[in-house]
Amino acid sequence: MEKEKFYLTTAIAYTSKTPHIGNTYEIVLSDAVARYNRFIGKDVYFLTGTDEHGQKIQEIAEAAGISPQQHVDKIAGEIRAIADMLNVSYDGFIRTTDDYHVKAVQGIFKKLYEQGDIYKGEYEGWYCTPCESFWTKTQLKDGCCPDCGRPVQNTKEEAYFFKMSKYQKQLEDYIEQNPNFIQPEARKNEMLGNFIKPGLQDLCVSRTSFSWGIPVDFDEGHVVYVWIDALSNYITALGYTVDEKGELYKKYWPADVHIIGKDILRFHTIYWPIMLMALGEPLPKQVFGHPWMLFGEEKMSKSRGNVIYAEDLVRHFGVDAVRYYMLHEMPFAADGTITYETFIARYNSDLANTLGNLVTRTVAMVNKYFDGVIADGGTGGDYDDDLKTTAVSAMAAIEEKMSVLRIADSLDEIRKVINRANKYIDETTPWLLAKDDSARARLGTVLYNLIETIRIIASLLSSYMPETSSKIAALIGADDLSYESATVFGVTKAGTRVGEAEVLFARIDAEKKLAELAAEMAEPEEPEIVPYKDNIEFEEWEKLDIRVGKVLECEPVKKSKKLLRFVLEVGAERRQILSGISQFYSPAELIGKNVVFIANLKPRKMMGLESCGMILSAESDGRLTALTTLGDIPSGAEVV
RNA sequence: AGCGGGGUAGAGCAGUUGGUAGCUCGUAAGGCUCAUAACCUUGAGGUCGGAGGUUCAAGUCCUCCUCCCGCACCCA
Repeated sequence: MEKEKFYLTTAIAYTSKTPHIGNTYEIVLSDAVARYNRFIGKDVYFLTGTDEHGQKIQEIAEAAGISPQQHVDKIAGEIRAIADMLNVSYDGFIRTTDDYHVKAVQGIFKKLYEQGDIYKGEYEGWYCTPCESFWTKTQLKDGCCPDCGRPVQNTKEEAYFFKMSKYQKQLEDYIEQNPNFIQPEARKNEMLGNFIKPGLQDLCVSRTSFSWGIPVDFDEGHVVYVWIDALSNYITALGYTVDEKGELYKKYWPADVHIIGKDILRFHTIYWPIMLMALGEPLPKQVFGHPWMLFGEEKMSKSRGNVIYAEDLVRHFGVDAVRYYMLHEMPFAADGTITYETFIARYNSDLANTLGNLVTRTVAMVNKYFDGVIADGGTGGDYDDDLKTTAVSAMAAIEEKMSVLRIADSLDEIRKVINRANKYIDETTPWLLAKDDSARARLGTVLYNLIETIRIIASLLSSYMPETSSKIAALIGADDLSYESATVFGVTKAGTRVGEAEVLFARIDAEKKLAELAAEMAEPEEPEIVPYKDNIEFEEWEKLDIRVGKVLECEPVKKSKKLLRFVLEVGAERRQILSGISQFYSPAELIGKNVVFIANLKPRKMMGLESCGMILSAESDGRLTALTTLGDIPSGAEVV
């Protein structure tokens, strides 16, 4: 019988900078799913790769004085090395700069253009200068800017557009008829409610403002929008082109699941399906938007000193400990956290104490009591049945959890078996049996049962902690870790030799290790600053009108995450300015303070309120500090 | 009233179609010694965000309030 196929993908990693552990989570999660599906007998194709085009990459490379290609070669290499280090069992690794991908994307773009799904527009930008925004004709209110009501200017810029709206109904139907298409459930509502139902806008799918991308081959100067480029990877990697669908494509498409971060769900559940509908290809069965891994309460960032890299974790704790933490500690839908403290706590309790110690103590006893030879399991006794049932039935429970991507729960099912085995040792007290010659056969069976249970554990663990799984197998002389063997008790043959008792996961002295880590992190990082801008003339500087204002009122803008609304005293004037610093200040601490602001910046509306000027802040890696004057000075004073 | 998801033991989380709460870690006491001061048992600890309501019976349904989070418009 032919094996059922299973195609899964991760998002391709953006090659702007070295990924941290949060970015790495996705590929480990996916790997567990891939390995698991292979384990249960499916024909799996697991794709990952790197996303290497875009303006940001071009800018970073330029700042570093190297070519974009040199930059992405370096980062893509790092990303692949991380995947390899973590034992990720990908079948394909695609880079969007790969030749075949570039050609295939050009073909896709051209086909969509020729069949009219993509059309060349003059970016009929109706531009509102005060608001600095483009509007489409339909968005205008009485021919004026819908935000501020001022007249708009018709600006033209050539660009290609994708007729999203054409497929809106079809997409909506698909989502509703396939309730599991978007996972977790809550995300589905977001997509439907925020984007699809209000009406899809045509998507601008080409750029002319930078060159690091896939050229539109029939129109020089245009580059394919990065998302069209990136999303296509899922099919181009399988050899899809518009002219010839490759063998892999015929076999594996549509994807069984795209595993991606929750932030890019919109691209995968709207743009991507619509692209496929336009190409006449089937849609993926499921898109799973996983949560984020945070450091404590915060997002990881270099300047906060809370970035954790996979490499460091692996160096200190080992690959499988890292995999275990990621797979077990991340909730299904909500963001999870990692800190060194929680990592070590988990490591000690689950891996060192429970799993590692079980294996060690069992093997030690086989060595001690039977010179390393496993006896036969024929002398039954109390507690045997419960142990066997627990071990043999775990697989079914895991299958249930894994079928809905509940990885953490699956690991808990394995833990149940491990706990049961530890308890069995206590119940059967092998050390007492060892003192009683007449109990020798029973002792042999007790140890046999333990070895069998451990063999099943090793089998069950193979999807999640492959290295540990094979280590255990080698230790107990097991050569069959198959799916089938995981549900059968009595596979090990009497007479099999075990190895020397070995510590799988050495217990970690938390205090000592944390001190070690702290010392390591204290090493100064070379400060990186944003590159300087080009010089300007004195007259240009003179155009700016920068003033001091005193904060009279300050309050959060309702519903806004970032904005604070200020009323400044500027001489006799009262001026309202919005500033996006609410994450860094509570309003009370700013009232009465002097701030520095640009007075002659054109007013602009945000969140329904008008902002007349701009309060100056200094920024470092996303953190803002408002500027003020060292000494007190009357408001309205000019900054010169 | 933009859409949606949540507030359950010190911490992190489960709780199906309503019948007075579970898991993991931590913690206390006891047991054991094969083992990595590991393992096993037992216990303490919750008025299930607040207030009403439906019901013989409500974390579990309804209403209102409150707080948190995600998504969308928003860091000039």
